[in-house]
Amino acid sequence: MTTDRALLERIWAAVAAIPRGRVDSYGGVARRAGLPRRARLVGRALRLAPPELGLPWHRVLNAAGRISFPAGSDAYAEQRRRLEAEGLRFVGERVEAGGDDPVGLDRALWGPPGGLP
DNA sequence: AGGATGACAGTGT
DNA sequence: AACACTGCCATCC
Repeated sequence: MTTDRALLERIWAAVAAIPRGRVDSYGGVARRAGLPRRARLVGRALRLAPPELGLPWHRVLNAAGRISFPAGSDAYAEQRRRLEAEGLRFVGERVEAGGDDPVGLDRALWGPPGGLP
């Protein structure tokens, strides 16, 4: 079964909802899209996302709060550049979103699981 | 056909 | 903190 378009669109919407200057994890996006445990699908969705959508794809990091491209790759550099342009700072390879919580968002913004607008 | 892979995560040790 | 193992599932080889 080729990936259901509706699922991709829900993921794209969840990504589009990440506010400027904030970040979220693949797992977090998946949960907010109503697809717990489908982090991998988020990666696929981003890979398949049409550029015309203008998604803030750079705001999606892995669970460790780090960019999921090989450090040194063009993609890595581009993502990091965009994040820094939004005021985010890096500590080594890890982005720091102010406070302890590297990947701040999640609950603070969307509340407990199941809460899709 | 079947194993490996991948823009990942969660739990256990 | 680091590694191992499992869940996930369309694609790739």
